[in-house]
Amino acid sequence: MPATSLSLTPAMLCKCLGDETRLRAMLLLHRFGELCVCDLVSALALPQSTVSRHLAQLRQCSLVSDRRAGQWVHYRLNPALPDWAARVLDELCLAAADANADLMTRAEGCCPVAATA
Amino acid sequence: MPATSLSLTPAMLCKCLGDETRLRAMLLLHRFGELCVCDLVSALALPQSTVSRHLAQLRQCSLVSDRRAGQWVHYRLNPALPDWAARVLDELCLAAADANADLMTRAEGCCPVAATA
DNA sequence: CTGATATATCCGCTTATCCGAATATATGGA
DNA sequence: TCCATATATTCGGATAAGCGGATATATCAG
Repeated sequence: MPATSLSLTPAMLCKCLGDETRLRAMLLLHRFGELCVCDLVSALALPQSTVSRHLAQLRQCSLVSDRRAGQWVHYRLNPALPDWAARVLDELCLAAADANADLMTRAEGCCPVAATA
Repeated sequence: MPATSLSLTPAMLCKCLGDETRLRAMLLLHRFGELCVCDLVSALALPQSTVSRHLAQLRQCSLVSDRRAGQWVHYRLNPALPDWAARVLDELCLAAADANADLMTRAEGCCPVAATA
């Protein structure tokens, strides 16, 4: 069984999104649907260990889900997110879109596109 | 002129709400509309200086507005909040309501109710 | 002016958090 | 098996953030 029980609270969500890197990662996943770690590394322009660490936190809060495809691990917003959380993310991502337009231009393309599970 | 220009970004909002005390304060204000500092102090069960410091941060992000009435300063959610931010707060407060039911029972009543400005 | 109450700010301290190089683990191919 | 690539985790150090007592400011009453 997974260690992450699906009990996401508003406080947990806010704390996770309180870090700008994690917020940006969520933005990217919201925009592109699914990205592998190397995509996120290049889009965020941060060391791999930093990105991976933040992804681990997002995983721990069950904000994202991961799927391994060969060497690559693809992340996406957790499809089992509570409705309220999904709505909050929608609002935030929409509002943040223009302020992060540059971020969106440098994602996707590092690894072979895999069919959705 | 006020030091706080009304340019609230999703990152700023998330960072503010990332602290649990500030999130709770916002919960209380969302629920009760307007509260003075002493109400918040008693509801949050924290030292006055702590509460005041957090309120200052919320003010700086223009998440709340304050109104002095004699000795008391009444805080409320900033009515000029961008729509997206108001919607995010609505979602969060609704979702957090039951988990913070106890919090809601110990607010209001410390200072004379003043007519809305 | 003096004292009481309410709130804001200051300050040193403690703790949480983030960082990124180094290292460990997992996978695929030769 | 050995190597290359992708990702995760560890670890020590730097920084930010929160804490709350003490103090400053503001308002009101006498």
